[in-house]
Amino acid sequence: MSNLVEEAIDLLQVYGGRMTDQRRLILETLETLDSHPSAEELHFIVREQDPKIHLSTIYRTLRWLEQEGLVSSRWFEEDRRQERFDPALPIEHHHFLCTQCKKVIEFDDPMVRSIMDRFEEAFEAQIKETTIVLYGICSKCKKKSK
Amino acid sequence: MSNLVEEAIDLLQVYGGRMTDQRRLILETLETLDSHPSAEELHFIVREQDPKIHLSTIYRTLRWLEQEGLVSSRWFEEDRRQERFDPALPIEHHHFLCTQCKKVIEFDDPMVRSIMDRFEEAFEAQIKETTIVLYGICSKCKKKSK
DNA sequence: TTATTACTGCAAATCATTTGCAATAAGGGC
DNA sequence: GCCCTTATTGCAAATGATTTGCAGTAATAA
Repeated sequence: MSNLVEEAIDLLQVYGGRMTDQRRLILETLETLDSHPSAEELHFIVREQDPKIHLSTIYRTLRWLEQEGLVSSRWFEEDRRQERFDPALPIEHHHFLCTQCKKVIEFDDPMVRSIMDRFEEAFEAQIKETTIVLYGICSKCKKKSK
Repeated sequence: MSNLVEEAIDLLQVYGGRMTDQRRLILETLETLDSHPSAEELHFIVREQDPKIHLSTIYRTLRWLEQEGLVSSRWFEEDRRQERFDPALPIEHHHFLCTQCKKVIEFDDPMVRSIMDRFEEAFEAQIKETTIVLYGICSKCKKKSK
């Protein structure tokens, strides 16, 4: 069974709620994807297994998972209107989006901390959170375009 | 006359179009604000001078200015749904948003370039663009809360 | 096995932004 | 200064992503 499903079940044990076929399907699917799907894309994929599943169920499940901390979401400039979801990583990280194949790479760099520190000092501010998104072409797409 | 109005008139000269009272008012207002207003906030402010001006005119003017490169826009996580506009700066820069007073500070740091370079090397990717937003408390709000 | 009520599917609502259209008004030519 | 053309406006209706109310379905505790 998928890791996410297990984690969700643990949370249900603690906070109440039910594990339904729809929730299980969404969790399992989410785990196999390495892109950051939008609700609609996820709906499209999940429908192959359960043609009856409704888009609003996707949204409600994602919001539940988000609240439980199992899923996090982001907006990329590329398609500013669609929210994109993925299993939440436990550590702070930032994103690279390949504008050609839409692949997302999660990364971290200690220099991010330095930028925050330098800003705090220069402006006497206090940083609570940082969002970084790099847009470009991934190695695969670079090779292809040659 | 405001700088933005003049720049806009220059562009009208080159690419055609008309300088209307509404456009002038929006441009002048935009210039006096140091926050990054949403279309609705801008509408609210501008209405004091011209109670008849319609929200769709605000949007259309902002889109025109955006296309001309006089205005740029951004989405902050704070209010993910509202697009925020401000006079475009000629140089690349990033944003700090005070989550208390909503003040926006534009900044740049050479370390951003380093992060991009390091990512490019580590993943053999090519970065085209970078978005950074720092969220926190500005110096004024820090002092107030003491 | 049943009873309770959380969850689902569906349709309608919401909210920011966009668009079609008829009316208005810039600004070039007289 | 006045007229004419047509860009721009105001308004109302459309759009598109996400949310919500509600009645029916199904998970789980007893």
